[in-house]
Amino acid sequence: MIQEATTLLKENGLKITQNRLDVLCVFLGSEKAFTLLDLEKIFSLKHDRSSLFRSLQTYYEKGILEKFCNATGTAIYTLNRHKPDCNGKSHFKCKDCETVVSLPNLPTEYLQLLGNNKMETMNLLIEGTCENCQNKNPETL
Amino acid sequence: MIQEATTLLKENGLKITQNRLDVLCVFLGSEKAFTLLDLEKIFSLKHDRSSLFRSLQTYYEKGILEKFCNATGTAIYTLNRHKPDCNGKSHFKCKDCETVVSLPNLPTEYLQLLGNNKMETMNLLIEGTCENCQNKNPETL
DNA sequence: TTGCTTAATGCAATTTGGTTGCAAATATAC
DNA sequence: GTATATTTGCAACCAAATTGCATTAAGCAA
Ligand SMILES: [Mn+2]
Ligand SMILES: [Mn+2]
Ligand SMILES: [Zn+2]
Ligand SMILES: [Zn+2]
Repeated sequence: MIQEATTLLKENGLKITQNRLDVLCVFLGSEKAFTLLDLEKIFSLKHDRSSLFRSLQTYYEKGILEKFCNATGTAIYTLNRHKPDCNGKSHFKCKDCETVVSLPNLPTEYLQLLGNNKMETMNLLIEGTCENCQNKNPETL
Repeated sequence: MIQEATTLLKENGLKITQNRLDVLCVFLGSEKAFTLLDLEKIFSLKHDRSSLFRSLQTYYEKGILEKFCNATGTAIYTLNRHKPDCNGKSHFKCKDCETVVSLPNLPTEYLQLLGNNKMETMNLLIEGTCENCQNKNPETL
């Protein structure tokens, strides 16, 4: 996985640093979403918050990570798994296990409801409980 | 319009105060979205930020206003124009004039893509340029 | 391999948006 | 009008994001 991270960094013309490798491996090894605070906890001793922040920022700018806001307005990041033809960012995020799945484009019939309003960005976040977590917590909670 | 505001307050069992009337009238008189900061600017001398905040909060709890986050994670509010049967919050917001229009439910065929993942909340924000603003700024920008 | 140059990092400080405790002011019911 | 409960202003606080700057480290060239 560190190999994969190294390659990605090279492909994007980024210097290979411990911070960047560490951060990227978190994402490469998981389907989950992470906030800056999550990373701070993971790397509390090893890396400073500002450096983690700057790595997230860099990855976002390079399109390696996606960034969006949860219901409370906190930025959350996930590996960008969207197809290049994607017309925006659509995700389902499990409130329990934090797993994020990318969803396909909104149907064009729906977008036609915009009429002559021109779409530039679009962001859809559906939150709920994933199949796994529903089975884990049968009736409880 | 102050009449309309007064009625809304009464209907919701809220005391009629200058702050609440002022805030509500901002929304009743506009199709736009406003942040707390927007209101602070409008009422800089007349009302305190914390009171504006609490009014927004109250209106949101009563379902009079909608609250969602823009791309940068800042909370924005608009008059709630969604139908009661709405399965989530979908909006188009013009980046230029800030006008917000509510969009209908996502089509059920699309939601079926979630499979057994259970939706609890959903939030769609499409940003772009409204028809009006496109015509105002023909080729410029 | 060794320096040189530039970019990345750590640390501390700052900004921004959101939120709260509390005393004073105000709205409503009596 | 007065009593009571609510709302407000102010100041303080909090969380997340962001920045300036001196130090350190990565990559390249000698
Ligand atoms: Mn998290
Ligand atoms: Mn605004
Ligand atoms: Zn889950
Ligand atoms: Zn517009």
